[in-house]
Amino acid sequence: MTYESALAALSDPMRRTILERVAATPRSVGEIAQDLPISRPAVSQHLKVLKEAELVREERVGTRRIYHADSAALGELRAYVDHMWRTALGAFSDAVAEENQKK
Amino acid sequence: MTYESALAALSDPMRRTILERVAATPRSVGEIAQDLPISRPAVSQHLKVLKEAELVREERVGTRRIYHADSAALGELRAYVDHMWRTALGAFSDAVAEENQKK
DNA sequence: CAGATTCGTAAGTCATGGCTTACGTTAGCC
DNA sequence: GGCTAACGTAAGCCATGACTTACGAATCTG
Repeated sequence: MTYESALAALSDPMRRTILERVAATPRSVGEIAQDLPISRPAVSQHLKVLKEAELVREERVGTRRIYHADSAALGELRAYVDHMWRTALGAFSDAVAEENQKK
Repeated sequence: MTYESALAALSDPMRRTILERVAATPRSVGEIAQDLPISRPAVSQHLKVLKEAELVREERVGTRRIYHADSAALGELRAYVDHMWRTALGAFSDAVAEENQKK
């Protein structure tokens, strides 16, 4: 169940913008921190969470580390949300049917 | 951007199980609390968050309140995750293409 | 109307989490 | 071998959030 850690990781707005930018184009930690109002260590900590949730993977090149978006965890999260969405829809149509039954 | 509050709401495991059960079959607050290891007021507080995120809606009947899953916010969340998933996939295929370009 | 149900809210406690600065580590460069 | 650049990690601070118990409000019931 990796969608759980993905969900927890994506609940933080700063982490979402980091993932969104990294998903658009892979960047180094310094490049990410440059555009954000937080310190570079803070970015490192966020990247650690994203990495543990398998939303991101790192590629070491020299002393720098380029972070890429990882689609695997996003795929699982997508499946979970999609499933929840469908059951919610189903429960709704069931309720409507039950409502019509009464009339 | 209601997917943000939905994401924050779903980051809590207890809130996820509440939503999952309510999505399966609508229940009252007491019925929900009965199956969970937390107090009834705690369930009320979770339902408040879920309600503000529009993941759930309440139907008052007598002194009881039946909670249903609301598919609207889940739909938006679904769209967001789907979008992120696709861009992550695209960035990956771009990286592969770029890699092949070098060879 | 009085009591009982069902629930939301207030207040307080305790753990978690996001941020900072300080420091240690690793890899390129002269 | 030093110096610098680019990181990760440790420690500490402070706000947030997930609980609890206590209480009040609304509705049904006899």
